[in-house]
Parts: sequence; structure tokens; C-alpha cells
Amino acid sequence: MKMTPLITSAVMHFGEMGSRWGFNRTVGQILALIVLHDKPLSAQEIADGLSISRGNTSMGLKELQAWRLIKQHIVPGERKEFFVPAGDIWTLATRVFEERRKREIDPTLSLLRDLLLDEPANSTESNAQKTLNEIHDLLESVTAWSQELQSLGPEKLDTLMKLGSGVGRVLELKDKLLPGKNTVN
Amino acid sequence: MKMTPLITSAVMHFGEMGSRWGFNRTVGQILALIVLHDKPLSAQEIADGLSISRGNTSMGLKELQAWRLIKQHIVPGERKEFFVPAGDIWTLATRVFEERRKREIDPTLSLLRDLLLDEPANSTESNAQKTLNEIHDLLESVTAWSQELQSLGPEKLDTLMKLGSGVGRVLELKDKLLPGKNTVN
DNA sequence: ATAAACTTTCAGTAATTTCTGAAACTTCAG
DNA sequence: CTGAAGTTTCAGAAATTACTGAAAGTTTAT
Repeated sequence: MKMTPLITSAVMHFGEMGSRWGFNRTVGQILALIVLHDKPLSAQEIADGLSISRGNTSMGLKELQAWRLIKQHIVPGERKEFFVPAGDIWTLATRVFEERRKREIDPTLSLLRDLLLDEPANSTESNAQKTLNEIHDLLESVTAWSQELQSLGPEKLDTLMKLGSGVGRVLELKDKLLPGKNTVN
Repeated sequence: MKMTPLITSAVMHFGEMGSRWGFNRTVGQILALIVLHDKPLSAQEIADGLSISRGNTSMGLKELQAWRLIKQHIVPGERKEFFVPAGDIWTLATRVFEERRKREIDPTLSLLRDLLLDEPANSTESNAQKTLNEIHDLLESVTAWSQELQSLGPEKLDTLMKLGSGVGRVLELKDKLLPGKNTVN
């Protein structure tokens, strides 16, 4: 499997960024390698290409499958397992986004719900609860919103994003269009 | 400074989540502590409350200031420095979002621009470039979008988020409203 | 100018995370 | 059933990241 200079720099970069995106260096590298090659890759090719151990490769592939970013690809007549991206770039981005939401927001939402059920023991707690409640509401909005965006699908998402500063204007007009929706101001 | 059970669990939780949100455990704990207390806190109170070293506290506070999540608060007649949240919950969320975008997206965007300038050496590279270009466009959309959302401000953002499934419908109607905007489909 | 009250820095240590590679496991062909 | 071709697991090693605390730095009052 070819590792041209261009591909190498991209792979290395995605490795470095990996840790910021919720997975570790090798997982990032493996993902980049698989996404940038149109041909399905075997675990061994990946290990060789990145000069990492076969064991590490196996764990990385496992994690990428848990994130639903790659999938197995069966080559008829071949014993080995091959891997390909689980979808197009938009799909992958969406999955990363979704998965991070699960890890970064959901556990907090769940804790906040519990904490808000307790009776405040004094004014300090009562005040803290007020803040926790704001955080809770914010996270719920974000969650609902992100699920809404998910359900739009790539094309509409793209339209929405390209709408750019039009969003503000659409928002101003929305009351006339959608009288059923409640207004905040 | 009181550490009631409720506040303690919240602080501990935000500490654990901290690493997932881009900063480390103690930084998360310090932030939670400051946000949940209406009174300004001194570095010493924070160190004591969390049982961490004064040095670590100092570094944590520095980082939170770099993220623009807390600010100094001068108490007349006091020599010590006190710290308070840099704004309301929405402001803080926005800042975290913005800061993460800078760390997680901008460097990649910049690398991709460079890689796309190179002439592809062969068909493998040319294919990889096609994919890199898709990633580039996606990240640019996300960046533009997130800046757009920033500029709406908390109230409108809240309206937009609460709009929920109305977003899809607004989108369908937008052509009639904003004939100037280009359409993707 | 001194000292008290406070903050920051940073070298060394501790804790955590990641990686390796050998052993165990699985699957298939003959 | 045996062994070859492959995959996974996991204990220990390596690398990275976070934390401590003593020393150096800063600011203010006298």
C-alpha cells in the first residue's frame, strides 16, 4: 500500500489531531489512512504503513468500528478482513459529532437531572441549583438541536450551513411563517 | 468556602468531564467551583476546597483565563486576587465552543489548504486530494456556520434551538423568503 | 529599603494513557 | 484432526500528561 508524501502528511496530521477529536494518535492515523485510500486495507497493511504493532492496530480498528467510522469489507476468496470508511465524509463527520455528544453531554445531563431532584439544604445550594438548572437547560437545547440537525441529512445540512448570515434573517421572519412556534423574546 | 455535598458532586463530575471538554481534571473542578459560587473565590480558597497544590491552582486559573471562562475580580481593600465566571452560562458555553473550534478545526483547515496546493503525483494522490477537498469544504462550512451562530447572540441562539423541528420547515420555505440565496438541490 | 502577603514558575515525581509483542484464540483447508 | 493464516487479548514497558512544593518573583504597606 502506497504512502506518498501527501498522504503521509495528511495521516500524520490527523494522528496529531486525533487526541483533540476524542481518540488517540494511532486511531486518528488509521482512520485517515482508510479514508484516503479508495482500496480496502487489511490490518496488516495498516500496521506496516504506520509502523505500529499488530496488536495496537487491532485495538484501533475495534475502536473505529465502535465509533461506526469504518466497516469491514469482505473480499471474495480472501481470508483476511479488509476495512473501508463507513460512509461519505458527511456521514463520518455526523458520526463523530454524535458520538462525542454521547460522551461529552449525556453523562452530565444525567447527573444534573439527579442533582436537581435534591432539596437544597441552604441558600448556597439553592443558588448553585439555579445555575445547574441553567446548564441543564442549555445542554438539553444543544442535544435536541443536534438531533434535529442529524435528521435533516447531509444535503439539507449543507443548505443550512451555506445559508450563512441568512439564518439571522430567517429567524426574524419565522413568526410570520410558523405561528405555532413559541417565541422567547 | 462551603463545599456542600451537592456542590461537591457537581464539582467532581465536571472534573471528570473536563478531560473530554478539552481541559484537565483540576481545571474542570476549578471552573465548576467558581461558576457554582456566587461569591468571588480566592486562589487559596480554591486550592483548599479542592485539596490541590497552590501551584496547580495557579496554572489552572491561568488556563481558564486563557479560555476566557473566568476573570479576575478586585475586592476593594483586599490584597488577594479573586475570581468570578466571565459571563453567564451561555457566554461560557459559547467560549468553550469557540475555543475548541480554534484547536480542533483551524489547524486542520490550514494544513488542508497547503496539501491541496500540491500537484498530485499520481492517481492515488489525486484521489486522496479529492477526499481532502471534501473534508476541507466541510470544515469551512462548519467554521462559517459556527461563526454565524456566535454572532446571533444568546437570545436568538436560544430561539433557534428551541425552534427544533421547525428548522426543517423554515429551510423548505427559505427560497420564497430569500430569493437571493443560492440553492444546493 | 524591608518585610509581609501574595503569585508564578518549574524541576522532579506521580498518575494516566498508549503501545508492544508474545500467547491465546478462531477459522478454514485438506 | 492438524496446521496454516489470520485475529484478539492483555501484562508489562514506554510515552505522555498532570501535580507538587520549594524557590523565585511581584506588589504593597510602612
